Amino acid sequence: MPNPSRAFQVLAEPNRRRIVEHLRPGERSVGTLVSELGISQPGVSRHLRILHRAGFVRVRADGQRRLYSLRREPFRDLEAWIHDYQDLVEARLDRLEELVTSEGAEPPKQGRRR
Amino acid sequence: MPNPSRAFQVLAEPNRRRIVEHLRPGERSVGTLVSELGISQPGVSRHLRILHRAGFVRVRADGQRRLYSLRREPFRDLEAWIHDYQDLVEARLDRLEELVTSEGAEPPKQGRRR
DNA sequence: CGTTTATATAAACTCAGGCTTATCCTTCGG
DNA sequence: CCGAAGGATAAGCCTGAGTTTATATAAACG
Repeated sequence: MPNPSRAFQVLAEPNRRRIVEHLRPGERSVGTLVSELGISQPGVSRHLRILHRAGFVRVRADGQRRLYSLRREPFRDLEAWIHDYQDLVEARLDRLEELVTSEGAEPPKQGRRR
Repeated sequence: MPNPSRAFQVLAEPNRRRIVEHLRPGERSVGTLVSELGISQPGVSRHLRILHRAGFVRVRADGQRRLYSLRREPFRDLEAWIHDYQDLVEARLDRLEELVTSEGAEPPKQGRRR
């Protein structure tokens, strides 16, 4: 329940995050998103369905078109989950590692201790 | 760079989130995680590498074992990204849709406009 | 009604990424 | 030194999920 599994999976898809970002200003029709994002229409529809099932968007019918807009709830849940990781006891640890962490290259290989 | 793409992708993996949750209390060796989570040792190592590359964890050598612990930065970034979605102009919209949204069934189908 | 527009759905293909198995490297214990 | 423990890495397999292409549904329009 407080499990954001679905949410992370849904937002892991780049095009879905793009859709979400394009919905932030307000509701959009499928066709609008298609031309704005350059994704195929079936692609947009499928992504919207996934977003809808996960509760990220609502739909509203307007004639033959469907207007999608964002919901807030899943974002709240996500933020709640993440918030629990803000109080980690790191500190100077980060400082130290920033001096050593060179990403991918560990030349010195300094093993010490014990 | 304030782009949480990588972060979402990394946390989309269920076992990686489990690892993260098991690291929350404090640092753990690879072997500890293996027995706690029931994931194969190569699996844990690979997930940890991915988490490391994405900045979620740091490593510390202790003899022949490696102690992993959480970093806070990526969580901060994530929270920042999500936070921008908290001010959506929804309101009674949610109320309404909760009455209608029956998942898959759209009975009324009221078309209007243009 | 017939056609066009807007969207959804289905089927087939493709590929990234996770899992398994096997092997290597390093460190510790005698 | 030698063997074993702790991890990392590589190779190959396999499934999930996204894309494409084609078609179905539904509403607007004449």
